[in-house]
Amino acid sequence: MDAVLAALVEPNRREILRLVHGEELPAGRIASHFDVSRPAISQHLKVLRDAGLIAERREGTRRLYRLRAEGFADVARFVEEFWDARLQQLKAEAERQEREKREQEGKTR
Amino acid sequence: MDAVLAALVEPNRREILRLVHGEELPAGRIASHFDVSRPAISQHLKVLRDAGLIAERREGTRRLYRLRAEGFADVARFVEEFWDARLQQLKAEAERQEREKREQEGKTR
DNA sequence: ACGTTATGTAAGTAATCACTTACATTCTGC
DNA sequence: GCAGAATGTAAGTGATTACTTACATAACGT
Repeated sequence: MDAVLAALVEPNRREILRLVHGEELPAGRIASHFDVSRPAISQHLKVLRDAGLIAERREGTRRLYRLRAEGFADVARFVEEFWDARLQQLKAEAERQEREKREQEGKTR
Repeated sequence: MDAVLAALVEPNRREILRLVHGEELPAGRIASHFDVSRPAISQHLKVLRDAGLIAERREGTRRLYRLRAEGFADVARFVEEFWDARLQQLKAEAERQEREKREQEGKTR
């Protein structure tokens, strides 16, 4: 998971993921969306591929990239470890307040 | 979100998050779980706090830390942008195969 | 007030990162 | 085979990172 998170830190790499999400794109097209040099994007693509976040397919001289959503599995589980817990706490808190409210009504009635 | 992802890259920081998940702990107790020096952990705590992933509460000379699950909101949404899409694709694929299967049965029968 | 405990901050350092320009590789169409 | 297009790789560089040791700050108990 280290490689995935490390890959996700860089904003341009996150933008690349959005670009190849749903649409397969050649390296050149991807690079043209950014201000940095083409080699810089090529290096970013390597980082993303090594992390398992994108897949590469060669077609003639071009290389087509697409999202590999499975690559997000580990980090998704990690985030849910904390984020879902929050939802459960919110739910528990809501239920607690509901219970208090009912008890209060019971007293006054 | 940059600060959150940057904070999550470092493995010791992720471990700190697990430690203060559900349990409020003083800085010293947290540091004692690791091999690196106490100042190193203090610096990690600062990074996590600045990123909004943990909350600090002072009690006398001690500082108690606890998880701030809300801090995961942005990154959770970001990951779901890709991870949920995968689930939807899996679902669509399953439905497509199901449809094919039914059509095949219709022919042979 | 004073020593002790708990903790953060400063300064320095080796390693890593994102970027650049220059060069290498690989495929295609003539 | 060769020119050109699409792309990756190498080498170098300034900025950032995670760590260390040394020092500063703040609250407590006596």
